[in-house]
Amino acid sequence: MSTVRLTETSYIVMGLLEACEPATPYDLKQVAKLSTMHFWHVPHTQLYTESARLAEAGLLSETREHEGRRRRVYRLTDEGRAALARWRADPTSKLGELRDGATLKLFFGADPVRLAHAQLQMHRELLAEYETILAELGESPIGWRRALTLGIAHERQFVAFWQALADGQVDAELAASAAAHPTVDATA
Amino acid sequence: MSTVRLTETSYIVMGLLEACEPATPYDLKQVAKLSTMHFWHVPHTQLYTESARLAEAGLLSETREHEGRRRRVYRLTDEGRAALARWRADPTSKLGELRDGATLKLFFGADPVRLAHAQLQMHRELLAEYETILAELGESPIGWRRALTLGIAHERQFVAFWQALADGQVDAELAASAAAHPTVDATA
DNA sequence: CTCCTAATAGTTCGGAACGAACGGTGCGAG
DNA sequence: CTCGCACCGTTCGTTCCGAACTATTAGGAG
Repeated sequence: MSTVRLTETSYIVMGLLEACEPATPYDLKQVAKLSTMHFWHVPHTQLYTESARLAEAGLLSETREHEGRRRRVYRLTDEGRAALARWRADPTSKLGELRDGATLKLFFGADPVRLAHAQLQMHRELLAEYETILAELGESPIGWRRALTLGIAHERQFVAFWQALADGQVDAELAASAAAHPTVDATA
Repeated sequence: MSTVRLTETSYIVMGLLEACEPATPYDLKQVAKLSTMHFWHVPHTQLYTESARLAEAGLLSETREHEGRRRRVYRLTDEGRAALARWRADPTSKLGELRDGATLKLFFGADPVRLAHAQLQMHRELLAEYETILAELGESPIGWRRALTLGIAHERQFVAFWQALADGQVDAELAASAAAHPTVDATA
């Protein structure tokens, strides 16, 4: 019983745990590295503290070794499983934010061409990496592959955008649409 | 002189301040509402604490009213202006993360069709809103419009993805590519 | 078997982010 | 004047984050 606030971090812990129960936070970290961390990084220290927090709230059960590393091994409780199922069944969720540093610089007037070239390289690399992972993902849970497909689509979008920006197409379109819909008179 | 850590929040404060100097944190909040908050929300309390922090570090100057609301009015110092310019001139930056709750649910096996329908509606609304804003943005700084263009491209991508997922196209493609590149034998 | 080293596993800590809630201030309507 | 509401600013408790640190285990050389 508990009135802890469940955050996205909580569901990541529970979701990963569901996939590889029983597990130590360290195990979760290994799994996360292969999967979620690509679009939602959780620092490993949080996996430890969050697991402990959830156990305290009764959503996980914790057993601890008495010797050696004194590892804490976690399992989902029925309550935890129910909370996870409830979250997953609710199709609404707050929209995410991009929070991309380069976009911020662009917003604040950075040189678009220089920025675009640097970003193009990084996004192309990431895109290639995602595509490799997807190819290797074979028989992994379908959810993983669907999510990765979305990640790939986004990376493609990034590449297309920065490319268009580098080529001056973005500015051209902005100029054209500003001319087409003048909010202040453009010719005076 | 200062060894404060400058975070993205710091640059948001300085960047906004550059655009409407001098300003109180409340003024910044108003401007943010029209601009950055669409892709990088900063809670208003942070604008107050971050402004104070930056002033302490010598990047902003602070003058305070002695009566009434005792508002703190900020300006960029030369040092602050230089820090902002330096940040803006550096074309590299860590890649952002999506951190979208719906993607997380998808990852963890939520029903894709139900999820897609809910998400489609939200993203379509947001897309329409962005397009309205862009049309109204007329003579605003070019950086704002470029960044918004990227935001629109991403929203279009979201709409396209959730639509394809709802239609079963995503799963069909995944099945096709899994058959084309079997990592474990698929027919045995 | 013992010592050294590298990889593995877990924790601590301080600063930054977050958002709910609260407390003053100013102003216009009654 | 005084009530109410929008405006403006702050406090607080929790969560997030990552650098740095400690401790355990495995493997190899002597």
